[in-house]
Amino acid sequence: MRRTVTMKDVAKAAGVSVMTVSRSFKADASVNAKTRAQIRAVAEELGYVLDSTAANLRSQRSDFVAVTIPSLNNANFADTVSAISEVLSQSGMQVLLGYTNYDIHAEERLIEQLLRRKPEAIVVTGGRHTPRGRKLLEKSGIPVVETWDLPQDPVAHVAGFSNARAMDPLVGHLADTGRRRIAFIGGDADGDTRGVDRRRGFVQAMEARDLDPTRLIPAGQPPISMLQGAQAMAQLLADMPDTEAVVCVSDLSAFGALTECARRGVRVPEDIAIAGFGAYEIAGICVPRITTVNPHPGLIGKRTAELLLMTLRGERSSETIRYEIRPELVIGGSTG
Amino acid sequence: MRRTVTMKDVAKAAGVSVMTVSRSFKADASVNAKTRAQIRAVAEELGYVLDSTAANLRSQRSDFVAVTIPSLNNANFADTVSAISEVLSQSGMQVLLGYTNYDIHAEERLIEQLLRRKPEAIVVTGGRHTPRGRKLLEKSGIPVVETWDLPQDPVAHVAGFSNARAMDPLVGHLADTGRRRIAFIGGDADGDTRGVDRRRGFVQAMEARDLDPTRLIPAGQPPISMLQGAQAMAQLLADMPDTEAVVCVSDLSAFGALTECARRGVRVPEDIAIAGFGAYEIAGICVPRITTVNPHPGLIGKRTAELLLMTLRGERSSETIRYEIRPELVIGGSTG
DNA sequence: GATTGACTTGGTAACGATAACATGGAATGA
DNA sequence: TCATTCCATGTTATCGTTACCAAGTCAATC
Repeated sequence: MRRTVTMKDVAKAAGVSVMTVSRSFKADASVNAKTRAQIRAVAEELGYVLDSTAANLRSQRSDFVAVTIPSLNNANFADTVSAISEVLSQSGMQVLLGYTNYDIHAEERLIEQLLRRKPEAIVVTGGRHTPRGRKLLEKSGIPVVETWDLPQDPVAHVAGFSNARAMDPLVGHLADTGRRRIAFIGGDADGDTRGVDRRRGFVQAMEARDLDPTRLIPAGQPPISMLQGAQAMAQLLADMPDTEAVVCVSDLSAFGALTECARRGVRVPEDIAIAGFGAYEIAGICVPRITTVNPHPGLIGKRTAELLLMTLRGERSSETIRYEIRPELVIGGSTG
Repeated sequence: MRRTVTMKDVAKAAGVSVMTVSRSFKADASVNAKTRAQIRAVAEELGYVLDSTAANLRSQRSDFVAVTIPSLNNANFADTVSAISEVLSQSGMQVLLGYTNYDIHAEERLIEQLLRRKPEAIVVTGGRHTPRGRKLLEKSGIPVVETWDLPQDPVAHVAGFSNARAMDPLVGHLADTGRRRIAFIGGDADGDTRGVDRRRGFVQAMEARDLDPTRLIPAGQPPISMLQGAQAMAQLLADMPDTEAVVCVSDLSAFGALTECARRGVRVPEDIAIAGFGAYEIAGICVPRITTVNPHPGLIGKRTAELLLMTLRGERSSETIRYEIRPELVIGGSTG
């Protein structure tokens, strides 16, 4: 096996010192333009690739931010990550992504693995962690941002929204359109803390209107799927056939519920209204469109990145900042 | 700002040498069990986290594999990545993920960034790269696997399937059920090379059956969306209303097309049959279920990981291995 | 013609860990 | 009892890069 090409090899080939090679790879370093071009050409020719492990070790900087999300395959988390990436890239910073499969123990391991790589900062989705996971974040010595949630006792900065309070306008809308027997599907899985919060918010919103908050149908473990929604809807129609509306923990389960209704000839919204959460693409295109709540995932990412840049520049690093994003009710034909 | 805790600090606090601390973090190293436990406790207390940049630099090993995918938010790529992660984790190896947004120039930059971190191997989705991207892969000196495709001229190992040939059974099925005027939606975007291949395969499959292969509707840039499918279907119904069946580049566009039909009162499959690609969850749950092709993304990931482990162990490193996965036709009500 | 300053380049040490080798002492066997 | 082995631990050098400091070149200025 051929040894990997190092700066030394490039320096020798170009007839300069390694230091000059190093400088020719840094945009703001002082090198003669011609020398730089020539060194770059030699490096390209040799197939040289900078070793960032060595660079990071020496400079004690890494130019990347670690981000954890529960699941790869989720349009909303993906939007948040994309927004973070986009804003950070303007400062030459990258994102190192890891996913937890909705498991805080996996999150703990992931946090440790990410911290080993010495990121400049770390972003975690959600505000619930293992004690050790939390301690790792606190002792990390780098800026921490929690997103997609508004934890009671945040580790540090926060850019998120209240999953519980987001339910109130939705229940309000259903109540205002005359529904009284309203059920909730999902939010029973330990790992899906945001789903649990939504169900709690649903119960509170129902109680606040003197409505019965006990029509709760479990939907199983995350990731939330359409199939879960269909099965839960089947159970709901069997157990509580007089239900007038159902709020689902996610648009995906809401769509599953909608298909179950279609298969059984149950009309939506005439026989039963269906609402979801997340403003996923499917909610806006299926027939009828599903009433949902848009948590503005891109905005969460943007605010998160702004917090990161602010703290990384050393501004206001002492105080803990909390950005609250306000979710938006989007009314579709499914509750019409 | 507090200086980060290093092994030296742990060693001093535990009253041992740094080497012993180092060993107490390696599972297979020879350290007294009691000493190890005590050092671990001290480290935990101090909030010490191993610096893997230093470890990787010294040991010239990194224990991770770089993987590029076109898009975060895609269930199929996510399944492939999950399968790779799962198999590799059994060997203590991790996955470092990056996404290209379906842009080979972004891919080139990503490949360079990933190689700088010195992965043990690299997996790329797709077989089309910029010349420089390809050269980076070739000169990387580490195992390379291309997935989700069967390139004419692969860089090294391959675990994928022929997007073009996958179209033949689908067109065959439509022809066998009596459809002759068959259209194709999508596959017109440069960045979506797999979509382009599918469209090419569609044309070939049509020509092989002496059917007119010119009903091609563009759907725009990736990522492929449901909305694109709906818009393309609207165009198709307007321009070629006598079309009997339509194959979509993805289940997502197929579902969009289905919703457009529902809105217009066009019956599926009676008035027009719809087929997709990818065996996404939605294809199996919507009404009617969409006929699709399952490329078995998990299997692609599994085979990829096996290739990686094989080459990393140094077996058969000289030859280039090509795993061909066989996509599977899944018939649903949308072509019934 | 000496002085100044801007620009460019080079030499040396160090980042934090581990590979390789060395060593001390306990355990084992004859 | 003494040689031998083995286990646990320590010492030294090094991975590839960049921070820091030093010095050389050249043109402009007085």
